[in-house]
Amino acid sequence: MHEGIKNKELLLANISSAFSLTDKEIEELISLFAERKIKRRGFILHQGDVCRHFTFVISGCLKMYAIDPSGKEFNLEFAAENEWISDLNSFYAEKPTTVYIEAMEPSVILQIARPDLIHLYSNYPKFNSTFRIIIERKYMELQNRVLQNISATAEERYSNFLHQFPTLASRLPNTQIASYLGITSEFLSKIRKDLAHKR
Amino acid sequence: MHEGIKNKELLLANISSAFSLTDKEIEELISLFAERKIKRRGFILHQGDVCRHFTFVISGCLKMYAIDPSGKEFNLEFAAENEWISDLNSFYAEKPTTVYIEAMEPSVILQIARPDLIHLYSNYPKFNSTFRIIIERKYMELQNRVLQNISATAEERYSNFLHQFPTLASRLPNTQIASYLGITSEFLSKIRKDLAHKR
DNA sequence: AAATACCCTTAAGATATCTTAAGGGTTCAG
DNA sequence: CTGAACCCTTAAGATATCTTAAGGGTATTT
Repeated sequence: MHEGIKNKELLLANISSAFSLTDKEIEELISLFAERKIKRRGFILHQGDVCRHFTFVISGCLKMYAIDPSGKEFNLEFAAENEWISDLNSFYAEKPTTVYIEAMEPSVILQIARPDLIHLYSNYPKFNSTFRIIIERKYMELQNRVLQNISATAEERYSNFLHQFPTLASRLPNTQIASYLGITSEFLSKIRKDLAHKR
Repeated sequence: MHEGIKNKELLLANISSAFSLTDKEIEELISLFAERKIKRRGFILHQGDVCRHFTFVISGCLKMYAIDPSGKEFNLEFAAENEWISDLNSFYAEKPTTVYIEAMEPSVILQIARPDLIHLYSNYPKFNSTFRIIIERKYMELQNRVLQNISATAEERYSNFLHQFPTLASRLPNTQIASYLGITSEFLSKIRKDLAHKR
């Protein structure tokens, strides 16, 4: 399909930003990713399931979140176009996940299943580095977020979010951003008013 | 040296918990790690330096922290015996770090330099998975910590810390634990009193 | 096009957490 | 051995953040 090929080029561009790949590697990589369209509010991972895929977002936006005993949702991660998302713990250990991954917009994704990724790792060693680097980037992002959480006020965290994810900031409902920042949406509303007055 | 060999066995045990290694891999791995003793308050990484080593802790305990403009320290990570520590961002990008890594106790560590690790990656592909898994574990730990930070009260976070790191909890000054949890040491003191009364 | 669910804002009162200050205990360095 | 530095605790007042409640706007579904 014409569109399907274009989508896989996005994947290639993402992966080969750090590594150049041979034709054979490209062919194999592309053949192992399957495209899926997800409706708004559709789930690609549900608490209790085993996370069986590593997911790359072509378009749209997904969120990964946990639900506490009282039913509140806490957003752990957003993934929009050109980003990766997966519950690594469940994926590698093949054990039931404690989180949800849900589409916030109609989305198109590319997924690779665990056995196929392992096949890539063993037959094309370069992909070990590729995926190691993807995870390292996400690790640094998380570490930075932890630092924010323990050192910055809610207003500072929100300002940083606006700078770091300007596109997300204008696409997502503030309720979702509040959940990501660890504050209530009412308090975010107050922060936004305060910031507006500072101009 | 007798003790040096024993220390490298700890490293081997840590790495081969997920993978079995050949004699050749073991020999090469061991030859590339160098042992260092660090005094209490000694630094192995200072803001502005490039992080040139991946570090495994044999004994003692290190902390990684950032300092904000007002001079306050925020603990990002502790690493005691049998744990890994490094500023991945500085290490892989070879750019100056924004953090410090300092020994809180007299410590013995094993370090591998970046070129040697890259040599391992290219000549013994298995080590790609090995180190990918080390990072994945740390990633999940961070993700769990973010969830705590955005969803739990300070008292809950402290209780969790006690359960998750019982050894650290009794070894570290509470000021250091407070900084890790993102609260003041005075407030931690109050939390400890409240918890004691709940018994 | 109506009905429903979702979203944003405001504000008042409640709670969690910080700041400052002070005192006493313990460890470390000279 | 001794002063200095660090650590822990307590408490009072200040500030940040949450909870609840309510109203009006916007998007989604029927």
